[in-house]
Amino acid sequence: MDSWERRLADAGCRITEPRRAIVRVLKEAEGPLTPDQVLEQGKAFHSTLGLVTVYRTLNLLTKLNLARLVHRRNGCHAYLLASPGHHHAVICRRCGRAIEFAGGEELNALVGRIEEETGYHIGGHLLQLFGVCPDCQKKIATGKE
Amino acid sequence: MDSWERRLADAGCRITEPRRAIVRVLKEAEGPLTPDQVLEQGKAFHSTLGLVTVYRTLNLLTKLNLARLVHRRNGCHAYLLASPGHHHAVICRRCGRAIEFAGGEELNALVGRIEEETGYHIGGHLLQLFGVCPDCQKKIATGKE
DNA sequence: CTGTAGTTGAAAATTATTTTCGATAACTAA
DNA sequence: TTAGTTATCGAAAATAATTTTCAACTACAG
Repeated sequence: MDSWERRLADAGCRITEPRRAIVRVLKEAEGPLTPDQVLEQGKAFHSTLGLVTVYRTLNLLTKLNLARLVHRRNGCHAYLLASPGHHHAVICRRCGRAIEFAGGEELNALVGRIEEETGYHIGGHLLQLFGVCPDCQKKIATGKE
Repeated sequence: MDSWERRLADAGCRITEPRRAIVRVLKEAEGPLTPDQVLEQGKAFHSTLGLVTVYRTLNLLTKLNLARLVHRRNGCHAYLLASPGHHHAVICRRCGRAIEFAGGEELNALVGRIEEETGYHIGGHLLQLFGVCPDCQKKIATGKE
């Protein structure tokens, strides 16, 4: 049994065809996908898949830390399969490819400083980085594509 | 002339009553406000204010770096008057009050490490902290409110 | 003053997301 | 296996957020 299936089962949720299809789409994706994109690609694995189920499943996966929500410029959200232990994403502005990373000591230090500076007690954060992935850097340098 | 008026004028934009009202609302606010909230409070200063103008103005201010967009759980956005030089916000989960801060060395270090780890060339980031402000900490400790 | 853009606000359109509800299917316990 | 319970599904409708359209208006340059 796949690890995500165990997590779902442990949470008292069922392993259904639609959910399998959605997780499979996320697994094969290289970058964050919007619910619409998940629906389109998911139909290949479960032809009757509906948008509502996509929304519900993405929400569920996010709540269980199996997927991560990514904020976009235009206001619509995208989702990424979570890499265990890594909680933030770098996203390529050109091709959309994403990698997750851990906040690490630097982030702890930043949070500590801000707690001192502001007196706030900090309990959570939202961090996303945007840039250009190695592949796209090459393509830009060689003028290709 | 107020600094934001100069910025608008320099950008070739006009200083209008609706805009004055919206900036005034943001100035008097302690935390990020949604377009709806800006509209309600703004009507006190310009009774015919419309929601569309609020959206347009908040967008404009954000583009000119006079306001900052804050992402929320529920998907709807809120806006904060920008403190010059500070680009990120800590937001109180209890009362909504917000303070801006600078990323500083820690954030630079983090970005540097991720560039090395991933090979991405990082050009931008989204960072927000969530926590409890000093006031609310007291209220929680004394069991008040 | 006066002309001309930039700006406004109402209504309508669009887009994102959630709710409702009868039908279906996954797991549980016999 | 075989029910039976109950989570889950998907379509349609509802809601919420945001943008577009367009005729009227007004800030500001000349």
